[in-house]
This record gives sequence, structure tokens and C-alpha cells, in this order.
Amino acid sequence: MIDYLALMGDKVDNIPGVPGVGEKTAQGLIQGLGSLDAIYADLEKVRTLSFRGAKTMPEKLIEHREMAYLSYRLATIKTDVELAIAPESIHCGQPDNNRLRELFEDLEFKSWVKDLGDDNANSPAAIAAVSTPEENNSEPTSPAVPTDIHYDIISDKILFADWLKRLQQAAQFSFDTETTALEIMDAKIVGVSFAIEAGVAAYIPCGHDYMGAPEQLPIDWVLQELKPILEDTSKIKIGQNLKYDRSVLLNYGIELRGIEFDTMLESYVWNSIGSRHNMDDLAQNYLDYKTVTFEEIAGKGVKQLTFNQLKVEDAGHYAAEDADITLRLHQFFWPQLEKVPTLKSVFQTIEMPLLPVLSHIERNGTLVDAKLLGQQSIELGERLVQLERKAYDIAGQEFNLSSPKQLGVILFEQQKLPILKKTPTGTPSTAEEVLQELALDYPLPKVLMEYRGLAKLKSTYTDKLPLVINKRTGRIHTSYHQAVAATGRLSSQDPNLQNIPIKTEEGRRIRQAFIAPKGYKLVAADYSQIELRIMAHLSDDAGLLSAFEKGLDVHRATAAEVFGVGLDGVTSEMRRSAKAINFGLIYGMSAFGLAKQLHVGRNEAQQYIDRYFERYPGVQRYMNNIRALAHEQGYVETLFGRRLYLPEINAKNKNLQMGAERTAINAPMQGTAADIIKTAMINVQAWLDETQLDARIIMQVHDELVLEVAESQLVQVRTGLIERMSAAATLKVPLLVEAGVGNNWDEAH
DNA sequence: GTGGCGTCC
DNA sequence: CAGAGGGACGCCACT
Repeated sequence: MIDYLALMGDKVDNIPGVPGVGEKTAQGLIQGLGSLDAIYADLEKVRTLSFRGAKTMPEKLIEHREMAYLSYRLATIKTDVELAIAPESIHCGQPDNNRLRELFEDLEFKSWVKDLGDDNANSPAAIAAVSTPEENNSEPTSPAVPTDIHYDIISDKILFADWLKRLQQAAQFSFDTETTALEIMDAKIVGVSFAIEAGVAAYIPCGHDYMGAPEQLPIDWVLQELKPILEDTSKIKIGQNLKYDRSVLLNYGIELRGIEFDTMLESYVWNSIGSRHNMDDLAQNYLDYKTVTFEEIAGKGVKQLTFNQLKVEDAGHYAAEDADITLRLHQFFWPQLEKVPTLKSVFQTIEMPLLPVLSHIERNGTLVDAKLLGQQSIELGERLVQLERKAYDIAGQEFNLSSPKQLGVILFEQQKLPILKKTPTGTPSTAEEVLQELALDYPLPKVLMEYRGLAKLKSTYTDKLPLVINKRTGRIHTSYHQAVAATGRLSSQDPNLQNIPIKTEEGRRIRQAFIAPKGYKLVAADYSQIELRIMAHLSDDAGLLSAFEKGLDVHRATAAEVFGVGLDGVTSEMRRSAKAINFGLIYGMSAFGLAKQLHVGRNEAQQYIDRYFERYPGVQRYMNNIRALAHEQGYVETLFGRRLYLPEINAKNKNLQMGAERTAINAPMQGTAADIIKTAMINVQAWLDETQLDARIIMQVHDELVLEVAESQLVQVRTGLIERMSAAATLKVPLLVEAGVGNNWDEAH
């Protein structure tokens, strides 16, 4: 049984038998003084509490660790989802988790979830149903995949010739390359697999080199034989993440052509959030088939084998299955994509053509001055030591400045500074925002802020970037991910080149290490205010449209409207506020958020917003319409027809629902911007290919393209680049592109 | 592996 | 009455 349930707003110090709690209100508190079994028996009540918005539990009230853990789980807003999904997702590490896990397993989640009535909207089953396009509901899934398929392993020229002939006769086939590494520039091919129809697949091993490996066809011969069909544009290729295969083949001088269907991108365009887009998950979700995973045949961790060390028989089944499943996934996705013209178009005119462009950019890489970064690391290291000493001096003891936990003890226990904010788990926050506030009254926070800033630069950038320079090319080759961000944006990994510092002077020094080779310059071109321009277009607001048509500084224009002054009367303070309002609108921010950002009262912030909507009524109308549309259809779209499903848009839980509404407002703008720059990248690359100009795209940062350009062709390339980026979409406002030139990335801005 | 924090657009 | 800013990646500490 539950001895006490404190609801939101209850005075905590009224709790019987729990003395000395200084909180004014309970943040949704479950105080169970009974045993776990008792809690379990009363689970229904506890769940009801959790939907009152309970989130955290003050530590002082915890009697047993296991209780605390259970309470925390139950009180988390995601409770139902997490409970329903899987008890194994409960992480271990707490002393009695095994016991907890047993308890959770006993709950019979499915029936329990069903009893929740309307809250069902948040269950995984409901999410899957909502997030699957309606066209899919009536659609039969592809035929079940048999589990006992035999695939050919090709080790002799007779069987090879047989398969080559079949590939030559096929109009399309799926294929996959197996390699020694994931790093594109250095990966060596170990084998290739093909599928020509569901269940008919084969693997050609040609690089397994473990002791006692069977004789295999020589790789050079195999690739020579395959080259004509791989380079044949009319031969349609299907694959999973073909950007990788294209790159690997290019290492062997083969230019993959006829890249028409990438199942990863089919899945992404079909439903960007319905599942992750790796093959194992796709097979499970859409074919109800469990694939052999790489870990299962290669092991994991440091002892994981590379593909060349795998037994040919194991590797053969794994690789051929990959090709087989890829083909089946394509047969599942494509008929459905074809039925939705907007999605088909996003797939065929944006995502597939972008694939080789990204491959080009990755392979081009970017030149980085490792020596300069090294100097900066040393310098930063010295300054960090000084700051460390200063901090120890103020605190009167040594501690790890990088540990939020140790820092919390020093600040809030030893120095007794006020706790201004807590993290989602209830520990006192030491975030920048908090330190800034505290720095007004105390000395230590300021030192910590400076330390954090510099430590970040050193550990993330100046120390790390030199380590990822490719030995052979001398350049940094990031990996762009095309199916990660739900809105349609790209992401960049290993290293992330989309979050290189720019705001502070010290940060910009890192950009100075991104350089052009001798005889070349960097050109950085970015869309000016692209998301606000898209907002003007989508909302059709006369005032906003006119501001852009007149070429006004939009934040200044907004300030003039909101504060009721002439353009000349706008102070820098007003402009700053207007800028925050503009960005806030794009993100669906509330008066509360705006107030916090601008350090003004909530009422004042609300006045700004009211005033904004008064002056730009079209924007308000658009916001209301898009919200309503999202509720009605369960998804929102970009201008190009890309969809983002919002499974939580009609959730009973208001927080989830409001979150989904914010996404509904933001996604069309962020996503349209992504569509536009992707289109621009395709057009720019096509133009560079045609003209054979001595210029290459080396980076994309959401609204910016960076090119490396021969000095002699600077003017021509810069002009052509701006033209093509501006023309990537025709909106009701012009798409302004600004392009700078320099010897390094900082200069080019 | 998770949480806290910080970098970018 | 609480909650109240969209999308990413990566580092460090800690378990």
C-alpha cells in the first residue's frame, strides 16, 4: 500500500513522519513507506499520480534506494511508454535492479497498457499505428521471409560466370560490399553480395585472410569483371546506405552508377521517425524478420573481428542475407512511396540525387592546420592550469572542475550558494545560465565559466581535430548522415564539422585552422535568415513579406513594429529583443521562455508577443493553422512535401502534446530550409561536374556551403554558387545568399 | 550506458 | 497548478 501520496502543490512539510523538508511544493511526490510489493499492488494509483505531471523526487525523502528508483521511474512523464516498452530498458547499476526487473516483468504490460484508456495514445503500439502513413494501413506487408534460405557462396569462376550472366540479364539488383573498416577512405573490400530476386542471393568472398581461409577469387579479377555492370547507368542498383558502397568502390577506381534506390532513404522519406533506419531494425519492423547481426558473427568490444577475419561460410550467409533483405525492403517501401506523389518526389528529386553529392563532399575532405591547433592546445592548457589554481584558491581545496557533481558539492554545500535551478533528475544545476546569475554575487562561478569555455575548446576541438586527419590524404573526412534528423536536416559525425565554434573570439581561432591549400581560397556562402523567409512565405504575412522584399534588416523591422518606433529609432537593445522574438517564434517558444531569455518579466514578454501577432497577423494565423492541421492529420509537411509524423500530437499528456505542437511549428520551417539547401547542393555539384571548374564543396552546415576554389576561378565560382543557391527555390520572398572569401574559414565569413 | 553540459544552426 | 525552445554531436564524470 502507499502510505502517502503528495500531489502537485501539496505542502511537503505536511507529510507525516517526514521531517525537515524545505521544499515549498511537492514536485509530484510519491512517498511509499511500504515495501516494493505493496507499491506493486497499488500500481494503478501510482500511475494516476504520474500523470499529474510528477517528475522528480527530492532525495531527502528517499528511504530505500530501490524505492527511490521505482518512484523515479513511475513518476517520470514517460512512465507508461517506458514500462510498456521493455523492462530490459531499465538500466542496471542500482543494487536491487534485478528485483525491480522481476517486478516489472510480472506486470503483464500489454493488458495493463490497454486499461489506460485514452492514454493509449502514448503506448508503443499506438505510436506505431499513428506514425505509419494511412496509405500503409490497408497495404499488405511483403510475404514472410523464410528462415532457412540457402545462399550461394561463389568461390570458382564457373559459378561466378553463371551469376554474372544473371546479373547482366537482370534489370535491377541489390548489392552490398563487405569491408575491413567503416572509415571510407581506408576501407578495403573483403567481399561483395548480390540479390536478383527475393531469396536468390550470393556472396563473393575475395579478401578473407585468416589462417586456413579457403581459396577465393582474386579481388582485382572480381572487380574487373563486375566493373561494367556496376558502372552501367541503365542497370538499376538497390542498396542500404549506398553512399558507403559508392565510396568503397571508388577506392578501387569503380564509379558506381545507376544508384536509384537506397532502402535507408526510402525508410527515412516514408517515415523519418518510425524506426531507426539501419537494416536490422528495418527488417524487424517492416518485414518482421530478425537478421543476423554483425555482432553475432564478429563478436563485440575490443575482441570484435573485422570482416576479413570472419569465416567465409558465416560471412557468406550474413552478406547474402543483407543483399536479400535489402531487396525485400525495397519491394516493401517502393510501391507505397510511389502512391504518395509528394514523398516519391522528395525521394527521387532530393534524397537520391543528394547521395553521390554527399559522397563527393566526404571524399574531398577539408584541409586543417594541425600545427596551429597544436599551438592552441598548449596555450589553452596553460590557461586552464591557471584557472584551476584560482578556483582551488577560492574554494580552499582541490576538486575536479570538470565534474558537475564535485562542483555541486563545492558550490551548494561548502560555499552555500543558492540553488537557482535543478536538473531533470533533481540535482542542483551548474549550467552556464546558473553560473552567470551566481557570478553577480560570488567569485567562483566566473572562474568556472571561463574554465568550462576553454576546456570545451581544448578537449573537443584543438586536441581532437588533429587526431582525425587522414594519414593518406592529409585531410579531415567527416561523415554526413542523411537519415538521422527527423526534420530532413543532415548531421555530421567523426568529427562533427557542424558545431565548430564561431560565437567567441577564442572559438573563432579554431576556424582559422580550417584552411585552403596553396593556390586556393575558401568560399563560404550562407542563406541569410532562411527560416524567417520561409516563415514569411508559408504564413503569407504581408508585413513580413514586405520587410524581406524591401531588403530590410528583419530584426530591426520587427523591433520597429513591436516597440512602435521608426526604423531609425530602434536601439540595439530593441533589436536584440526582436531577434529573440523572431527565433522564439520559429521554435514555438512561450512567453515564459522569452521572458527567461530576455531577462524581463513574464507579462512584458507576453506583451511583446501580443504586439508581434497584432503587427504580423498572418504569422499568428499560420501558427494556429499548422497546429490544427497537425492535430487533424497527425503529421506536418515541408514546402517540398517531406513529412514529419507527430505521434504525440493528440496524446492525453499535455506536455507531450505541447512538445509535439512546437515541433509542428518548427519542422516545416527547419525542414523546408533543409530541402532548399539539399536542392542547391545537387545543382551546384552538377554545375561543377559539367564545367570542370577547379572547385569543390567541402562542407555543409545547415544553411551554409563551404567550397575550396582555385584562385584563378574565384569570381566565376562565387557568382555561380550564389546564383544556384538563390535559385534553389522560388518563394514569395527572395532567397538572399551571402558569400565571403578567405584563406581560412574564419576569414571567409 | 546515462547524465550534465556545451558547441553549432 | 506545472510546464513552458526546434534539430543535431561529443566530451567528461560516474556507475
